[in-house]
Amino acid sequence: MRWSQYYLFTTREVPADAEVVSHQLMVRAGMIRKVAAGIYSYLPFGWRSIAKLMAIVRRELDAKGACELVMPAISPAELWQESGRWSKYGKELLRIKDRHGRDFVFGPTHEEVVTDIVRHDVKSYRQLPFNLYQIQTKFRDEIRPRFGLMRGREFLMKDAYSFDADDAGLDVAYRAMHDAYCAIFAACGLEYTVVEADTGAIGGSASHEFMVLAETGESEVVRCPGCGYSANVEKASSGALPPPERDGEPGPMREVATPGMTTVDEVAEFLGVPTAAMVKTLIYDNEKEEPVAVLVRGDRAVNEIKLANLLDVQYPVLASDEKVAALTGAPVGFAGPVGLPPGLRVIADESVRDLAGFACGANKADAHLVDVVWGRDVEVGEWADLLLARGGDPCPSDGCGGILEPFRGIEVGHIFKLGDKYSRAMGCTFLDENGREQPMIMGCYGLGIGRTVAAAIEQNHDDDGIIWPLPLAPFSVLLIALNPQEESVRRAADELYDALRQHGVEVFYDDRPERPGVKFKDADLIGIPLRLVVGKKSLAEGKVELSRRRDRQRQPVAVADAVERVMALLGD
RNA sequence: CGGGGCGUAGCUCAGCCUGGUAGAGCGCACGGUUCGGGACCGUGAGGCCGGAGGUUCAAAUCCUCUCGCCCCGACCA
Repeated sequence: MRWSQYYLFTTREVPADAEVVSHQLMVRAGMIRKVAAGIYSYLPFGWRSIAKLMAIVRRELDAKGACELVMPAISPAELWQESGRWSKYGKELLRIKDRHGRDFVFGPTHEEVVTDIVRHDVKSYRQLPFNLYQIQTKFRDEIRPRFGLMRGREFLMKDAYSFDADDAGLDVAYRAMHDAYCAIFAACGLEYTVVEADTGAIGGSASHEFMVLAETGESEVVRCPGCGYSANVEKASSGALPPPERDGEPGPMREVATPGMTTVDEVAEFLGVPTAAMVKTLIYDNEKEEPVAVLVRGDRAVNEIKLANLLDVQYPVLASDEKVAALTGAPVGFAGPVGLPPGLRVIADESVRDLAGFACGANKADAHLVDVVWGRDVEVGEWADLLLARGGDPCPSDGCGGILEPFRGIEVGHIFKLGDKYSRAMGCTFLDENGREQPMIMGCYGLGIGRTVAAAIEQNHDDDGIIWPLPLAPFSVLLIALNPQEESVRRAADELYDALRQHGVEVFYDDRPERPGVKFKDADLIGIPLRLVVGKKSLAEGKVELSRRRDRQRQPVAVADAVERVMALLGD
């Protein structure tokens, strides 16, 4: 491809709305253009990279026997009502009406549609198993789209769905997709890790995320260097937290005046105890209006996703000031486990179990209790893991003894064991060998296409621009005619261009009448792995210059040997 | 959803406080000199100052309302 004929326009200015480096570089390198918040056009240069990734994805999924299809982006509300997600998915689900006023959704994922297809076709265990996948534009109406392709509202996703007769079959399918993902991310030259994850709105039993390690990642992950346990903090557990040391045995429970002190920090400082020796009592409400009191150690936070899963609700939220006052009899800031109304469900996180003689609110304005002891002063009927894990916590694995380390990652893939959640709700069943009707056992497997390309840039760039890993590079070789107005340069470059193409090399030919400085800067910015420069001076000695974007090692090469040398480097 | 910021030339921004002829750099066009790391000189094109109301003799500038974009928060008892 000749640059002079190609649609690629780079820019020197950093776009004002681009926060992270991958977004900045994708805009500057003419790969994407924003159309609206979280909605982008893929320009030709960017699309080539996307296409490269899609080809890798297809290759690896096909190798596992998965079958590609394409489902509509728009699907009718009925399917979503059938699965229950019409009411459960929330505001991220973009709902639209057609001219007749009928409800549709712009699909954020396709469990309903694929299940609908399969239930029409498949009736017998003899037809199972199989795996259907597509690469398609999705829409999720994110609260806050950001970081370019990293968190768009409209985005390209590969989604696959496996159908099996039983759990054992699902395990095999799940493993196959896990392995395919590893192959895909490895082929992209990405440094990634697999972590345990929450299943979120998709639902199901088990789930893993594929994380590309990056400072700018939006996901927080903890990992144990000892046993390798790793999990998204949305899901992660911690081992038992060591309780803070205290002097002597707690005395009898007593009330202390704490005028105007509504935060743990204020009270802890006033009492002269560590925040870890306090119990925080949070009143959570939810869409069912069934408030609960959650007890967590004073220095820690509640994992609201764990809470939502435990309560089987969608939106746990801190209760309004009025509700807190009505339930605890005190203004916000003075709630505690002692003396809560009997009708209020109280759930204690494991982090407070080992506290002896802790401090907490007195359910009374301007007062806290100290030296509270479980069993003696107050009983808790319900214990659960509701802790938001963080780096420095003990590893939850039995007998491991390691300390969790925190890191950040970009979630590029997410695989789920769905089980029969959708097949049961939607009547996607088959007859087993005994003639009994059974719901199919499903898995689903998502992979963010644009996000993976963005992640690759996030991991592969320098101050001057992108450094494409070869498998994702829009082109393999950038051929630069440094002084195309020189007849000899132009002719030599043209010949190299033809020769490289004849050898099947994807070559991008900078034949523009630009100054050398501009061409070099652009070359660095767009980051094509191999650079072949034809310049007047070296050509006079029968040489061209070959270099790699990554290490910038330049080497003069005889014109006659250039193609061969390029082929050799591409083969590495 | 809450808080904050920003909408002025294709891009990055100044001008607004203190109302009075619309600006810079980059980019673009033309001419000349340059030509291996984003050249230089000259000439030029390009803007309903996001939109709608209002105040005023006069509004990019002050007021109100809207729309768009961006950032932060939604970790709290």
